[in-house]
Amino acid sequence: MSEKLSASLEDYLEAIASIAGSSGETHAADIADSLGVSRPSVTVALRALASRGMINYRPYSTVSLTEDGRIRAASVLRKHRIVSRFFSEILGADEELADSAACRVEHAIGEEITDRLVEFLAFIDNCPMAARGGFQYESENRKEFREKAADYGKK
Amino acid sequence: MSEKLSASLEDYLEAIASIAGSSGETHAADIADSLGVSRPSVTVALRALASRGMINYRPYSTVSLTEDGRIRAASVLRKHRIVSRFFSEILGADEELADSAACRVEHAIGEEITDRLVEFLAFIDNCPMAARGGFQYESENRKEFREKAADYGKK
DNA sequence: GACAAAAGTTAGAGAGGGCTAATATTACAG
DNA sequence: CTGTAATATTAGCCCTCTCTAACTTTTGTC
Repeated sequence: MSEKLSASLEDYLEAIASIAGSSGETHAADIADSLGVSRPSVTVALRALASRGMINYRPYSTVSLTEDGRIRAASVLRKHRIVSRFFSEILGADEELADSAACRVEHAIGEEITDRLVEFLAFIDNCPMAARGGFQYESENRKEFREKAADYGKK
Repeated sequence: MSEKLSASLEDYLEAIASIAGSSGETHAADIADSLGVSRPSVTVALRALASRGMINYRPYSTVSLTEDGRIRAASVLRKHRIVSRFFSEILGADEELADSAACRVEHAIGEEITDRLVEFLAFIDNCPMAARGGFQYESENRKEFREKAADYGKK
């Protein structure tokens, strides 16, 4: 269905979408800065993305997403947001940790798992016991659950 | 703290641990079969794992995990189990899908996220509304949550 | 104990992703 | 309208991971 893209290329696509924002145009240098990568690496990635129909690209020119590129970037960004949110809001992880883990997990899960996670997040917001404060903040509970957790084979 | 291993090398370690089981010894051919990879690829990987102190390895001989290797393999296997379980039991994904996604996610999350997920799983087992049947099977609820889910920006 | 079959390794190549240094292009200031 | 600074690309190298084909070592059977 949708083109196969490596995690690396998805990261580039994601960066392009984030930078482009409303203007729609991106400079290679911004992509390099945003990803902490050298400019030559960006050039190579742009060629790869262009060959897969994800971006409009011509040498020495600005970059913009194609319709396919927009769709794919939106998919990756959505996965990122959902997963990061799950890690921080539900599991109670530090935002920075949640975000960095989401950066990797976003390439590892498909649409179905993401859809289900979205539904679960909506559900949990309505679950009086499980919502924030339920799991995260009631230390009495947490101690109890930490004991139960042994079943799952900690380290 | 623990050696940096690529996702690929973690997969090899995981396979070795799974195959070795109690006997502790593994043959390269079994690793190749288990991972669906060629034998030469296994040789290369074994050298890399040996150089990182994860396995005991000498050419033309069987392979076993070192203490470090056992620890690391257990960590990866634990992440796999937890994540797969979350995907299938909580999110309600098909076991096969859950497992294949877990194969990738296991390399993308650290110990802290995993610990928190373990606790959450234990917690959810005790949450009358959220436990199985709560989220997965009550279609009335699901419809409602699916509507709420729009907030999270579906596709 | 020799000799095939099985198991493992080496050799060589290619894809993918990254880097620095050098080169080319574009853009803007004078 | 020309030249320099900023930007982008090419060239060449490295590393990881994979493969097939060819070679070596081990194993086990007669």
